[in-house]
Amino acid sequence: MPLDMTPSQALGLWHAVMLETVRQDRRDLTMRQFAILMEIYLVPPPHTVRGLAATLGVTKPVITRALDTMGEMGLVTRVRDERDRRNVVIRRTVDGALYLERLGDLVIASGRKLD
Amino acid sequence: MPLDMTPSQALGLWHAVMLETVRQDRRDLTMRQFAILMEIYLVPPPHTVRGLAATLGVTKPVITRALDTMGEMGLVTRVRDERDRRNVVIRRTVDGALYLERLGDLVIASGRKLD
DNA sequence: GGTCTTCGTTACGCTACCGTATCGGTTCCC
DNA sequence: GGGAACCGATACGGTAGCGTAACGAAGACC
Repeated sequence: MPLDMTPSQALGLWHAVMLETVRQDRRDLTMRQFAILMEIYLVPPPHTVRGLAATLGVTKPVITRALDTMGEMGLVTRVRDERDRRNVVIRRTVDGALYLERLGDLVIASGRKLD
Repeated sequence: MPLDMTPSQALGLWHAVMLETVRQDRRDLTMRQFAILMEIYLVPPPHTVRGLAATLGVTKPVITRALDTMGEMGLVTRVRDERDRRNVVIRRTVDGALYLERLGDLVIASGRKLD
């Protein structure tokens, strides 16, 4: 079921969510970090550094660094893949799920307030 | 006319737009810079450094720096206010308008592709 | 006219992210 | 078993944003 919007609604929605995100979060994530986080939580696992790098079109160190940062925030975890010990499997956390849930609520609330 | 979404739609939309934005933009804006840009283009002028800082809940140097960066990108311009020469009025540019128009298109297209 | 306030900007030291190149560890494959 | 390929992490120099503090310019006020 597609979601239809007018240009005004689309930009208004984006505006409202961005504004509130900036106002709330003292330490905001980078756009890239945000994209990585959503990829991890909205696309079925498993997720690897290499795979995320390819999906986002960035280099591997970008992913490693982002996972370091978000790991310290408790938003993701890394576990060595025992089947192929070269790989690292990125796993979700409860805090990360809550974080995204709040973001979803913010988007919904912003959409409801339009006009 | 409110825009109603399910949690899945909200996060899916955010995910798709973030992903595409990261993939396209080589030099991505900060979340704060993005919020500033949208505030300038979606809220009626005039816009000042002080006003934007208050709206976003950040310090004035943050605004100054963001305007420096976005000015170099051609997304905004600054003009001294002749009525009160202490103020600086932030003005829109054609390039900035096009930039936001493309973003709006991206949001709409992403919404249409959901599910 | 002299102070006091209000602007936006700049200075400074710090932190975080960037891209490139390389590394150690692991698997593959002959 | 040994070299090649692969994976993620690290090193390094550079750049950009951050917060705090201060600055110069311009208006306000008595």
